[in-house]
Amino acid sequence: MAFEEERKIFSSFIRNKNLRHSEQRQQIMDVFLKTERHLSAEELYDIVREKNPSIGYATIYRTLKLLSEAGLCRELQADGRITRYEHLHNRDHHDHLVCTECGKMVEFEIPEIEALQEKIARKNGFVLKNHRWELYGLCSDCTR
Amino acid sequence: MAFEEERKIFSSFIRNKNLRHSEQRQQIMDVFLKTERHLSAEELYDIVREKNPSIGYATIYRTLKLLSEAGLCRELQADGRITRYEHLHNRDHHDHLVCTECGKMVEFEIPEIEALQEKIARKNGFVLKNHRWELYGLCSDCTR
DNA sequence: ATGATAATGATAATTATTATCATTATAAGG
DNA sequence: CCTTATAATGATAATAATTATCATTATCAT
Repeated sequence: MAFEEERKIFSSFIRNKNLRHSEQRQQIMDVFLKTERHLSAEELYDIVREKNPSIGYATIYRTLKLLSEAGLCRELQADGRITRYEHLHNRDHHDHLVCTECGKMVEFEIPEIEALQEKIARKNGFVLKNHRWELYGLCSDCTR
Repeated sequence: MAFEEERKIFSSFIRNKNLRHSEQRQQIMDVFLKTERHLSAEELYDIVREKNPSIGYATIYRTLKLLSEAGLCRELQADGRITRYEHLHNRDHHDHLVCTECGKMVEFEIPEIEALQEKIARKNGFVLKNHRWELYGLCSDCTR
């Protein structure tokens, strides 16, 4: 099944918080890790229920929250209302370029930006925890 | 009452779209422009209703949408669920540093970032239209 | 002044997410 | 292996922000 490392991280996270293991969480986590694109809670729910039709929405949301806390996933507020989730472990930090017409999403990395952000935060007396940098525009398909 | 320039921009925007002037929209716009902080739709609704208690929520949302289209206001998705709006006209472009504990928000400007963003977009075949750059952390009051 | 239609306000509908709670499952200790 | 405390689940109600609907009113070009 792979994802051994992620499983270990999640297991020790669960143990540290005095929580318990569950089959449903494992299934949700497996689907989440296996799927490379950014998923909404609803999409994840649909895919997971193909394997296990008895899983409910609440468990999807609860598990996504735990995965986020464990550092295995990141919430994205791409368009507006709906939250999407992406893998975080074993990935260099990256940001997003989104087409406002077709929704196409490109990831990019600018390593220097990290230091700049730290500097801005520090100058204002903040301890940086997180950030969001999203560029919106029209992709090549949508400009012609 | 000032804000002559903004009024002019909005008037010609309305005219160009073959829409009509309305007293309510003018009141909402005046309050919006007069208030310096980032407002949510609810906050704007409350303030506007002190002057005109008959204005409804729908008109607030409709007017904010028009102001955005006219380039006079920008939508911010600061925390998560709730949208806030800020002035856009006659302001240098700026981004936000937000305290995840108390909600305090600091604006900052990094002029060089604009060119970098353009470059990233162009390299990926995108025409840049907009962006969002938000840093999250703990402010000095919330770290001690 | 009039007529076409844009704008309004009250409220229902929608959408994403969270809370509630009775039932079930987990795992530590005897 | 059995018991037991309690975490986890799933169904569903609740919430919260925003949008749609629609009858009534207001605007403005003629």
